[in-house]
Amino acid sequence: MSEERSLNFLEEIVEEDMRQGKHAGRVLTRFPPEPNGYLHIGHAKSICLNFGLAQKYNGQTNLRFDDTNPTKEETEYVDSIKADIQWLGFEWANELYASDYFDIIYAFALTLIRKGLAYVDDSSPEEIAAQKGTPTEPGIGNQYRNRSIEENLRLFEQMKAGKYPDGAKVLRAKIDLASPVMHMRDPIMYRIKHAHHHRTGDKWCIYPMYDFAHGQSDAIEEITHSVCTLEFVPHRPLYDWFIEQLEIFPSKQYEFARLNMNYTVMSKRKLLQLVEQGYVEDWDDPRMPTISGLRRRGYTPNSIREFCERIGVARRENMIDLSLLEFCIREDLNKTAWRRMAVLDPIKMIIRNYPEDQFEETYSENNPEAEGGDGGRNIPFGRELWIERDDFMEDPPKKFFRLGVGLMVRLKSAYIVKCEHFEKDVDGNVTEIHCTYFPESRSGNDTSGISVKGTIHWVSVAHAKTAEVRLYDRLFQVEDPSNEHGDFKEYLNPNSLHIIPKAYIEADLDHAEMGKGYQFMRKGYFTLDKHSTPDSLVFNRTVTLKDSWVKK
RNA sequence: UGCCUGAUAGUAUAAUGGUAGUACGACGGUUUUUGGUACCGUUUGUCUAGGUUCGAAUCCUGGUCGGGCAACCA
Repeated sequence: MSEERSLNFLEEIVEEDMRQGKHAGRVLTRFPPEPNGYLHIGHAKSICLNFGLAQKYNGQTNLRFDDTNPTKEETEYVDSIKADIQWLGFEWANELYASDYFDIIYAFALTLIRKGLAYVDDSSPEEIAAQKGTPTEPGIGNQYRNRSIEENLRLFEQMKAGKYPDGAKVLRAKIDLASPVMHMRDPIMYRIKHAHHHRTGDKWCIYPMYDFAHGQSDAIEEITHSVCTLEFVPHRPLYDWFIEQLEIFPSKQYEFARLNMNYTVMSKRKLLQLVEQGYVEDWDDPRMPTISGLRRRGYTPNSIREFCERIGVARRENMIDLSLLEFCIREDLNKTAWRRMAVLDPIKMIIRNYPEDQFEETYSENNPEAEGGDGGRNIPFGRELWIERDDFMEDPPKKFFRLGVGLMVRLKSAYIVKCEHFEKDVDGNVTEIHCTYFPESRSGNDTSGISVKGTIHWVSVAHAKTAEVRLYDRLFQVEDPSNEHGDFKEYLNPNSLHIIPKAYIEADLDHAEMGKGYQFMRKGYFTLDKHSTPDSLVFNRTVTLKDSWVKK
């Protein structure tokens, strides 16, 4: 039953390692976010990859916060990251922090200094940049490069002791200023930052750089496969160099292409701008590609995991169609979401031959896709109904299977009606549609012999509840906003949010549960917004239904 | 013009020297009390030029095009 699926390149690496008996077949990965923002769908790819890879080979995954830059990191982000990973359905083996290793990493630095492989440099950032050269010209050394081991030891200890202000000195690896690889030109290992750290408080005033923290943390945890995105490829020689010189656990770094998706942006920097400058409500605005935004929008963990599975893993740059994400959530919700009726843009229908004060109940199953319909509910029906404005046309075209004078449709789970007449106001807007119904066409025991092409949804005027409904569209008008001229924010879609203050919904939706998806028949999938209250319901549209009817 | 990377339908992703396949999209059809779902079908592809080979998407050489690298960010 298990279809033979081909391995992605990382699975092949792991299997090859196992074949060779590396690490005795042990697999330990890690997911290493910096707690400086909220996780987005691109992180979901990395999470599914790291946790999935370990799971597949009976290994484990550590959650490690890469918190080496105290000025950008906050506990709020730590909490949201943990919540998002758990929501996605993954469990980490250990919750760890790079900052937990500051003492060890400091000792590592001393080791390198003693080996003559690191030195304290008093140059300014500008001087260091200038001395680094360019990709085509080699860099040059300075007088600090030849300091004695003793002097370096003393100065570095004084850096740690807080003797110098920010920027006065750095600790650099002594490698090769002429290396064709820019990252090997004596990279900075430690900088001075008199800043409060979200975990270590004021204990430290020097902090290791990424390159002297990440691989070291991997080694300390004995990570077997350190998987990251392609932009870290140039760092790999350095990653290996530090590990080799330090003679610590030989973790290996592997890189894959990060997720890009059209009609959105995926960098924390840009997402932060949208939040801070008020273009969206917050990190969890349902238009955001963040995990929390998708969750609020109504995406399920299952759909996101499925999406990550389908996009695959490779080293080639990619741009994934938003339509694939939408396919995944529709596929999931179609199987599970209860169907309900809701009229978003109402117009009144009057059934002339249905008695004025008469009502009846009609039964409808919750989900035709599920076994036994997943139960059902009764829906009140009467003479006056709300129907969707665009289910009626004054001059219907040839294949319009809805209402127009003389046309017939079935009211879902109820009767077939025929449109006899309509009324307009002075501005020419249609205000009422008058129909007659066929009593013998009742859903379930239709003996009318009439067959109609269209079925429309409706809500009884006398019983309808109301709700605010928020419709979302793509955040940007162009496929790749970051690649356009000028500021990416110029390409925001002005119609990404459309609020319907008062939609008429089936009374049963009173019992809608937070976190559950509902299909508003023929309209899409919806879910309760976090700001919804029993007295004033608010629904977010997760995604529309696929619509293959093209208007001419 | 230094170093590192990559190139297979519109978008992704397989084929590991032996029939270029799958998914999403698009288009068309069947079924349907959701113009949904399901099912069926159609469409379009190995960047280029040479070479090795009985045989190349795959190996070799040269080109072309794309991405990345010069933060006291990660």
